[in-house]
Amino acid sequence: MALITKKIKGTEDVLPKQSYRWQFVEEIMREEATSYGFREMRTPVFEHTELFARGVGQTTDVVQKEMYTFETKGGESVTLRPEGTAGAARAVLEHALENEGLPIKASYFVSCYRYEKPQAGRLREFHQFGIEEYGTQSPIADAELLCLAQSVLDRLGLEDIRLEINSIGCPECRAKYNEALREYYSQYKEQLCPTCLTRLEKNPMRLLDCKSPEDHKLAEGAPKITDFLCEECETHFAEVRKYLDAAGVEYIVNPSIVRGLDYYTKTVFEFITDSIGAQGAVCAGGRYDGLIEELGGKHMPSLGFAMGIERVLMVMDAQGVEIPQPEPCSLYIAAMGDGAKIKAFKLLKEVREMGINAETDVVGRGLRAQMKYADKIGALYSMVIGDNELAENKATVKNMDTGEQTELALDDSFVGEFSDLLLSNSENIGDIKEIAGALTDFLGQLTAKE
RNA sequence: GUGGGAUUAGCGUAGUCGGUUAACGCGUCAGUUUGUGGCACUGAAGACCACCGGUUCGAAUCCGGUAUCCCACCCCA
Repeated sequence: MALITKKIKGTEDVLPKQSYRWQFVEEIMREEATSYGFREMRTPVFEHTELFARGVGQTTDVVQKEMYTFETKGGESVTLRPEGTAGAARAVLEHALENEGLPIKASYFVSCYRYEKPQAGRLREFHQFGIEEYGTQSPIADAELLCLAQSVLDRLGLEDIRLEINSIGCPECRAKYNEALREYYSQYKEQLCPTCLTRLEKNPMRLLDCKSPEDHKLAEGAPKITDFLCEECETHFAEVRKYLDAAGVEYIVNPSIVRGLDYYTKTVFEFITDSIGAQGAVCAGGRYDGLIEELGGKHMPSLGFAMGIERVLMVMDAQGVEIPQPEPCSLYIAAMGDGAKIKAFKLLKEVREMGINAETDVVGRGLRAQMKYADKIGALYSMVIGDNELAENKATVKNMDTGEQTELALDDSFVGEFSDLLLSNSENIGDIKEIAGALTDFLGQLTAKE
């Protein structure tokens, strides 16, 4: 087949067969965010370029070489969002959400765009679930955020994910620390790898997580950020850990965790897995107390995280986490002849109105081929309607698993009868009874209280 | 941006000391006396062998370039 084009490099299609996996993780993320009091917000895919330049930071790789920036017909420079925080912060400021009370709590699902070379776990278009909280400087918020991320990952069934946290302090402590790092590494200039030499100039903290063995050794003797934190930052970090301990969230303090986006302050963290290759950060975030001011707002300490949906799905895949399959077609009606087709069409509408998944032939296949199709789509029941059924006004529905046939009248009673049949043979009947039982108990307790 | 590996039907693969109609499995579609799926059988459709150029009488096969995919660096979710 000579296609005129293929998908753009670094992008992925989610096909009909696959979409239930996305829906499953998105549902859990939404539920968990809701239970912590976050409500979803949606912002545009593109923004004025300066938003990202200011928000994410001029010096970052993301802004300097990875943005999809273009000029509109009106001559303004716009950029496809490379991350979710800047747009969220912009919207919060623009709509003065602080007037609705603090903190402002929002969650989002976004597609992001970065012009990078694709590899395992890294795409040019990728998707994130994110949490944003504005207007709190309390360490409790930091700890709560981590609890939320942790419980999302737990509920998704991911294993062997470690939480690494660090504090990179406020701008004041960080400046002092960078100075100390420059001083330390300057002694070893000859030993540093070429990229680290540029890091020494641009972003000394990056020196700490260099993968080259020699540099790694040097990092061990380097000054630690924790020794440079001011009293406030140090107390904050200690409090965060105290609350994490109280909640039983396990973590390791990793002083070499640095974030590549300029807006981070104090708490930074990454949830890391080893099961999907080199790009193992499945969720990352932290505090960005200066961001809102940077964008022209009042001082408003804030924090948040982003979780990579593709990466989460990769981990689930790698670890063989089972995702519940979508409901199959419950009733397939094979119809032959015009009269029967019309009858089937009417019946299907009623069946579907009861919330039952149902299908019929829409490509004009013969009976045998229709049955094959019913089998292929995993239909639970099939039913044949032809002239005979029409004349007698009844038909047999066939359990595709057991082959068992049941005769049902093709009148107003059909939908009711069929749904009873479906229910009685449902594998989930046990679950339904259990839920009904729990519900009864719960209602009982409620009435007892009154 | 820098490296390494790969590229043959929808999917997974075979085919290279260059030689007539490029093979197999799965899948798709149709049929096996026309009213019943899974199994089996029969048949069909489906590939300018990623693209462009070169070497050669002759290229899926050798050479060069490009693209895409995979993996790693950088960086990040």
